[in-house]
Amino acid sequence: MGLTKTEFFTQEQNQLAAIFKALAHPARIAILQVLIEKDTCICGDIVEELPLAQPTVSQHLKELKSVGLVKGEIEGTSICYCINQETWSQVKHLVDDLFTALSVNQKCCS
Amino acid sequence: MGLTKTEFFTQEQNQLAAIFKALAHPARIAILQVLIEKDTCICGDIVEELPLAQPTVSQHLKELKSVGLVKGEIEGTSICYCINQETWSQVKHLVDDLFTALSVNQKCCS
DNA sequence: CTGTTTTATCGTAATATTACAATATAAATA
DNA sequence: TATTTATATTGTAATATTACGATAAAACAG
Repeated sequence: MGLTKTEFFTQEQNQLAAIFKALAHPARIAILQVLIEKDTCICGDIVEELPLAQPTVSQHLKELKSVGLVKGEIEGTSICYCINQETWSQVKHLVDDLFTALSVNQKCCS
Repeated sequence: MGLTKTEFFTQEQNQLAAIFKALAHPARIAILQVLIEKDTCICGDIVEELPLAQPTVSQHLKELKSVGLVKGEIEGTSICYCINQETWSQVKHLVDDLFTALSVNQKCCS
C-alpha cells in the first residue's frame, strides 16, 4: 500500500501525471518564473530569489530537470539553468490536448 | 521540516501548484478522461473503469472536487460527477498564461 | 421498518515529499 | 598546491500521499 499503481495506467496518463507532479510545488513554479523573468539564470541567483535554503532549491531543480522541463549548463564555477525548449513544446501540447478535450465535451450534469 | 512553506509564496504560485497537485496522479487524469469520454458520469461507472478500490476512487474524486475541477450532483442513490466548467476555464487560463510566458522569453542558455 | 444499493468516511500501513544541516565535489584563482 | 566559490549529495526529521478493509450514511424498494 501507499504506492501509486503506475503499471495499471496508460503511458500518457503516467507522463501527464509526472509533468504535473513536477509543477505541483510553489517553489518550482517560482523557479520557472525566475528563469523567465531574469536575464540571468545562474543557480545562485535562483537561490537568492527564493525563501529556501540552497540544498532545498538544488533538490527542486533536480526534479524539474528529471522531467526535462529545465536544463543546466556548467559555466565555470556556476551552473546556468534555463527552460528546456525542446521538451517544453511537447509538454505544452500534451497539456493543451487534455485541457481542450475537457473544454469541448460535456454530456451530463448540465 | 517536511512542510511546504506556503506563506512565503504568492497566491498565484500556490494556486497553480494546488491545481497541478490535483492533476499529479494517473488515477485522477484517468478520472477526468472518463468524465469526458463516457456519456454517463455516475460514480460507480468511474470505479468500474479504474483499477482501484471504491474508497480509493472516492478519495481521488474528493481531491478533484476540493480544487473545483469536478463537481457532483446527487441523483437518487447515486452521484453524478462531471467537469466543473465554471472553474475549468479559469484554470485553463492560468495554465495557458504560465505556458505562454515560458514559451515566449528565452534569454540565456541558447 | 428492513434490507439493498451507492457513496463517503475512518483507521492505518506503506511509501513519498519537503526541508535543511553537514558534507562532498568541482572549478577557478591566488 | 591551498583556498575560495558554487553547486550537489547525504542523512534525517517532519509531514503528506496512496491505497484499501471496515464501516457509516443516505436514499430508495418492498
